[in-house]
Amino acid sequence: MAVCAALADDEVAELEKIMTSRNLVPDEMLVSEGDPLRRVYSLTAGVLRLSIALPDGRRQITGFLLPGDYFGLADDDVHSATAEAIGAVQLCSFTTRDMQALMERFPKLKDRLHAFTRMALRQARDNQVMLGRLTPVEKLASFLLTLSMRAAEHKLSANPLSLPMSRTDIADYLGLTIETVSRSFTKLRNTGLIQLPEPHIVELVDNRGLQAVAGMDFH
Amino acid sequence: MAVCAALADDEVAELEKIMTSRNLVPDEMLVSEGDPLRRVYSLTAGVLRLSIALPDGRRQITGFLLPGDYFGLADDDVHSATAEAIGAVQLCSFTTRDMQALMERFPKLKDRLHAFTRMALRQARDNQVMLGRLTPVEKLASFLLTLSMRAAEHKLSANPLSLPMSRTDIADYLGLTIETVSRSFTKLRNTGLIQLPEPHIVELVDNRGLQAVAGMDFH
DNA sequence: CGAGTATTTGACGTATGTCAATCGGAGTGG
DNA sequence: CCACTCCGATTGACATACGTCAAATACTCG
Repeated sequence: MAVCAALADDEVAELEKIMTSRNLVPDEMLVSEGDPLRRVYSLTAGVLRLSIALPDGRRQITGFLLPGDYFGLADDDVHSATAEAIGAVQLCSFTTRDMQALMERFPKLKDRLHAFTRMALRQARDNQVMLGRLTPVEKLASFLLTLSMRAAEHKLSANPLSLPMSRTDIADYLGLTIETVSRSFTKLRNTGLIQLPEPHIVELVDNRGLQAVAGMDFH
Repeated sequence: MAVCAALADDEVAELEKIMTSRNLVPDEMLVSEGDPLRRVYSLTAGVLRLSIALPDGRRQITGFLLPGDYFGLADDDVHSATAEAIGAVQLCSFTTRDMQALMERFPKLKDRLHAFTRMALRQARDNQVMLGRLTPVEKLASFLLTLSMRAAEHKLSANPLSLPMSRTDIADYLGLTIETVSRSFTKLRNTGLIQLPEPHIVELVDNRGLQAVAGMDFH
């Protein structure tokens, strides 16, 4: 488990003592916006989506969590986002109280969580650039590249890339409609940058070309 | 200084020993994307804009920092954003090395900085909702309300609200063009929600109405 | 294999971007 | 003190990319 990488074996043992496992079925809600923050979680399998909803039903997905990712970093006493399973999810959880106590005993753990939070902050800011300044095709290219990179980091297949989330989820993540997402997929396919053997499987044919489209190359 | 609120008097004295003051003239750049991270900063006067640029010149402003805000929270060894002064700015700085040492001596300080980072993360996520799912008028209403709230928190005038940044800055923050920003200002003025005695001074006439427009009311 | 749902594609309208002109205020010099 | 210039903000006219509504297609799962 990624959070534990900074701990010695006996410390990991301590962690496991206070840990609880839990499984989620597809689309099951883990926590809802406004819920009191009682537990923090670490993903062991599956993908989680974090979202914030507007009163009229519009929704923004702020991120997808992959196995090894940690959930509960941002908030103090109330969850500011909803977390739902995409497909089957396996995770372990700790009460905030236990986690607090453990962090006092193992300062390395606290430092590591802080580092995670800062990485999440950098990701959120990159997302702001994506949402505010990229065109739909650029957004999609950027999304595919980022997801592929993260998949690799998490030891999942990076190139025939699997997209467990629906087009609606992708649209709500990129700030678009599903139609525009779909058309952007077709554009990337027609320009030979990707292949779509199935709607939820993407092959990144021309990685460099995708980076150019994503507005991330430096020429 | 906000960072020091958790420290006792003698601890503040320690902080002041390693602190350096600095002034910036309008539009002066404090750090640029990619610069090595050597110092961290705390704003004492003025406003700072944080931005990320795309290779082709497009720019996204990820946030405005007010007096009391802290800069350098997100990054490890390289700055991921550019920081520039809007108007005259006064700030104090510490080397990352000194700050590190101080955090080891005063764990409360470390906790406080961590809390700041988490707040910044929540803000960044709220911004994602704004950028991805709000219409231009909604974006502007939301921006004015948020800025007004933060101004109040930072003991600045919340209601005749001063907007030190240019329309271009606002546009790059909201993910719009300056023309659309300007038109959105006139719409809010014409519907009686705000008054604009000067382009850089806004009066929030109908706070509740603004919240409704910002998509932040819960009816 | 069939029903239901997700995705893609098409036709069309409109909100926002683009390009261009006007207005207004700040600073400068006569 | 007033005119001139310059730059930022506003307004206008127009184009187009994206959203909306609707139909067709392709998957998924019983």
